[in-house]
Amino acid sequence: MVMEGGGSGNNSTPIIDKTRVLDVEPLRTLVPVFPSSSKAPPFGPYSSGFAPFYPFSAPQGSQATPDLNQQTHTTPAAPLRSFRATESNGDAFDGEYESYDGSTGSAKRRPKSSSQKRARKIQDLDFTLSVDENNFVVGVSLSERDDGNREVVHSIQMRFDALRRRLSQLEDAKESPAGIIRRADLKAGNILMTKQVRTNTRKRIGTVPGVEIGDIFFFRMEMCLLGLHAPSMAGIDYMSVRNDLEEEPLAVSIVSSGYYDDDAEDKDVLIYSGQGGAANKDKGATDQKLERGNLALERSLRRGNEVRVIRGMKDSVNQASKVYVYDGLFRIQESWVEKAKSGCNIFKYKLVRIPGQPDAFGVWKSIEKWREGLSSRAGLILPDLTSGAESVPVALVNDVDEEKGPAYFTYVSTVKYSKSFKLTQPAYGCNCRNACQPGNLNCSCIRKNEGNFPYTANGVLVCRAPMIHECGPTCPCFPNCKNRASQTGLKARLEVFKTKDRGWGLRSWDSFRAGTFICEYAGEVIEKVSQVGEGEGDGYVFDTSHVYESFKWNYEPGLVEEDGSIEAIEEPNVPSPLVISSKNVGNVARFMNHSCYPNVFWQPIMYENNNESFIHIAFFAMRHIPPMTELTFDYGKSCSGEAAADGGSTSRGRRKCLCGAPICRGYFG
DNA sequence: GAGCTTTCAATCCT
DNA sequence: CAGGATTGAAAGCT
Repeated sequence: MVMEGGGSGNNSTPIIDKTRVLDVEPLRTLVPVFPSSSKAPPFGPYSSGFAPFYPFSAPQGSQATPDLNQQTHTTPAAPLRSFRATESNGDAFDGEYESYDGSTGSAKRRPKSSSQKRARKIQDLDFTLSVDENNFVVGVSLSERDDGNREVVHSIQMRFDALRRRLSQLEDAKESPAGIIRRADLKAGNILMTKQVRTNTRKRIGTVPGVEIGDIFFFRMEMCLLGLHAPSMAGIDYMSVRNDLEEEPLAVSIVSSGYYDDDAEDKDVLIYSGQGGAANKDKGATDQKLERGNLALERSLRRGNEVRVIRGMKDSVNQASKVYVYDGLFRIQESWVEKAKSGCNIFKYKLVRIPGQPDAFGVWKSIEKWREGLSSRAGLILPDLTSGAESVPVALVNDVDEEKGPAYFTYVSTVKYSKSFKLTQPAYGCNCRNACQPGNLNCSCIRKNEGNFPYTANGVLVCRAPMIHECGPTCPCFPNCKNRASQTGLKARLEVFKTKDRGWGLRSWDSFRAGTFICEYAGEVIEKVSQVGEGEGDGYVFDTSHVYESFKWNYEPGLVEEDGSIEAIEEPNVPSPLVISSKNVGNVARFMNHSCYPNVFWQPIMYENNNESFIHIAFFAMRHIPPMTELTFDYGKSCSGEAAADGGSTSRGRRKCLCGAPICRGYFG
């Protein structure tokens, strides 16, 4: 292990970590330089106006720049009333909407004129929230509805969660304790189901296109929408299949989530209980019958068809909720009848995982072991590279080669502003006691966020915004106020690991649901890129003045608010360019690699400290991220011609991108 | 095809 | 905080 101090001259900062490093050539490059946009790197087939997630044509580049000072005075959101999602008339959308043509990148989100002529239809009048037929765009073509692909699956999953978060936000803001939107997951699911924003509707045995082994879900409705497992509650999904002259039911997927007494200890074997009977405890336990799902499983045993297995378990971060992992294809090996404790008969099915599939549940099992003790962790170099600077350890591992660690740096958990750096923002906090309450428009911090509390009750970011305003150290509310989500330090067990071909990277033992705060970008705020010292141009700088690929993350416009025709801007906007160097001083964020199809995005967050407002760059999960998945964000590209002229450095500039995404732009930085 | 039934949800409440 | 009560949505069935 290489522990050697020094090297860096800045002894003024306490040296927390001394992982001295060897020959690490950091992969990221920063700074500069496309002389002109015309020389921008070649774009993939999707790039013209295609946001990787779903076909919204979001404004690109020069976003209307709202004046942040004025923004704090904007009127709060309209008062909220009630909501109901059900859509009575199912007048078909088939044919009414042009399908999205991914190959040209043209996003056609407008209905054809025939439907435009139709009077704007608002569902129930006692709601503020409703479906606006003219502004809602399905965005899923007829063929994509039958058979999905990765993009469509991600798009639908993200749209579902964006809507669910928004509905939760509205629910949180209600004064009445028993809200109208009780189940935001079901409401969001119901809206998208009704609108045919779903895929893989045709039931099938085996793989579901676009859904990959290891994908995770936090609600059963997500799996309904994606066609992975159709029933909203039942554990066994089956379909009728013609066999010779008759039809028989065959199981296509099962969810094992602990409600019954399954045996799910082995990652390759699952003992699954049949449905019915013993479940009905109130009616007195009865024998399970060989019907419905049980019959289908029995027939699938005979037929030997593949059955998808989804394993549900407690979320390690949020013990109250559940996470579902798609564990791939299994085959039913045998079945039997067992006497349950209640004395009645239940069916048991032994499912065996088909070999050769990537680990999914197995990864979770391994992580469980690592939590108990790191001795089982292969390639471990350091148990905690922060040396206690964070409340959770960050492991350093390398199981691909002999390199012993990244180049030396000092670990800090937050961004450091130099004294000379001043923002002209007026600084004032709220006057809330205890914790700021969603819906309380007397809270000035909430008013700064357009009246919306930025986070849901379980701490997930609801929407992106040009700027998020959190409560700061001088706000009188308690430190556990939910409007400080980005200030609580690391919560997940992260690890820095050696990638195969992109230097060091960052990943997590814990899964993230979309919108979860992961970490901020810590480092030293520098005034100009030119201040980056010699040798620092090779990486480790975050620069808000880069041009970032635009993408849509927030909930559907035209779907929730009645006046949803106005699509709120969600692209980040900072009053003046912010450049943070993590070369010498930084946190885990400095290890996050670039991807053209990232799973993490950055969001500027402002809060006050000592009568000054400071901006922090916070990273949030773009979509659900399974454990041990590399975390990546879009580095954007430098567009400054001056930077190119400056020094004429040839060593700087764009870097060849190795992200491997289908929509890879080829270069970044 | 409306209505009923079943169902390894999810959340609230105690 | 575990567990019971409550409210639920989809799809198969009748």
